[in-house]
Amino acid sequence: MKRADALRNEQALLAAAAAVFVTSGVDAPIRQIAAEAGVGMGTIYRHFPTRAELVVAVYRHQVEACAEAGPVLLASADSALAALRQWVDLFVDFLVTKHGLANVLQSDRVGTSALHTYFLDRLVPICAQLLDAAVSNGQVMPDTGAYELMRGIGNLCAGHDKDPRYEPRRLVELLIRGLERTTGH
Amino acid sequence: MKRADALRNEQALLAAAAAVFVTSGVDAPIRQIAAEAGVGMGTIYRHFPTRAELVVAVYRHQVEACAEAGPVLLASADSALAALRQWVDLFVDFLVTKHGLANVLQSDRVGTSALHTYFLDRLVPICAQLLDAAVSNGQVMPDTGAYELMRGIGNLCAGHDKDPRYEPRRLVELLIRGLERTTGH
DNA sequence: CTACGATACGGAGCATTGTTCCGCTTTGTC
DNA sequence: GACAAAGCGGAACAATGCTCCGTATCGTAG
Repeated sequence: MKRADALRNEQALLAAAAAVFVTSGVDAPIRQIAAEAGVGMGTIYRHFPTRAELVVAVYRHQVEACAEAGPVLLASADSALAALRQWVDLFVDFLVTKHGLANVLQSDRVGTSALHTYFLDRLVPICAQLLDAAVSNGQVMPDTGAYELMRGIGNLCAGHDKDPRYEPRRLVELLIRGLERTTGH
Repeated sequence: MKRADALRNEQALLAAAAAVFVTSGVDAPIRQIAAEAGVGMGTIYRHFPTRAELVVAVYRHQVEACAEAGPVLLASADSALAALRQWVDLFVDFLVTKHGLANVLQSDRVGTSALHTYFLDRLVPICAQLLDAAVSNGQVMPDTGAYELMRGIGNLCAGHDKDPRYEPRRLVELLIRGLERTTGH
């Protein structure tokens, strides 16, 4: 059984982290999150040994929602390609509204591999499902993997803040267009 | 007139930085570069006040080469689109062979804005030239800016190390395909 | 060749941030 | 109420960026 204070602190930490992430991004100093939650740093590390685990805990619901939207869109959209587009849009929304989240999708940063792993493990199969459907009915070329596509989208969404000249959505749309099997040509 | 020791140190620093960048990436600790060059840290900061300036100095030649290749390719390639493709390939080569270089193209990192500015100021016009040519002869849709395209390519090349499942080149090719004006459809 | 002013150098020192560790406090139970 | 286990807090250490100033070196004028 878990102690009451431990539970309280865990909730406080999640709330504090969510708040701090909004204003300072997911790379905010641990001290800042601890201060916001009114706990010591040891407490943060006990509950969330790595930054990745904290981030995952904070955004778990939204990742789940995104994952669950996959099959729904596939059933409701006009075509598999349309479903893929709508789902990617959802994913991009998620990434661009969380400051700096997209950056951690890049695998080279140490200590974030758990995050990388969680997000991708959860979402790549969904993406693959949509992609496969679009390939099956001939709307999309078959030579791109879901993992690569997700990573690409994540990368395109990285570092878009503070630069109105760079709009990730346009490039993601370009990427999807590149996926399409062109009828002419 | 510049003092002889200052000149010597500048050369030593450039050589040291180039060497360290290869093994530790462009984010290598300043101390490491100073040690490799056999100088103090003050000396590094005097010659290159920001990391960006050091990186620029180290890669200036290669950026120049890439920039100068633009018009040449445009003149020699079969079509404007082919020239754009070849040039982008050159750019991608440049990015993926320099550990972590692609990451600094992202504008959110503080202190690297000078780098961002230099690389982009130099290369965006070249890219625009190729892009415009391809638009003019109807091979490419006219609604994508050179700046956005360059940033997108840079982002796609970020964080590719250590993950054989992620091959930036394939995605960049997808992006270019997305640019194409499809004859059918 | 020497002396001198300007220029450049080195690295100690401060600030920030990540991470660990251990003495102290709180909690649940008997 | 006492006790052991679980949890807590923050001091302390390490890595790194960056600044600052006493000292060393350089170029030159006499």
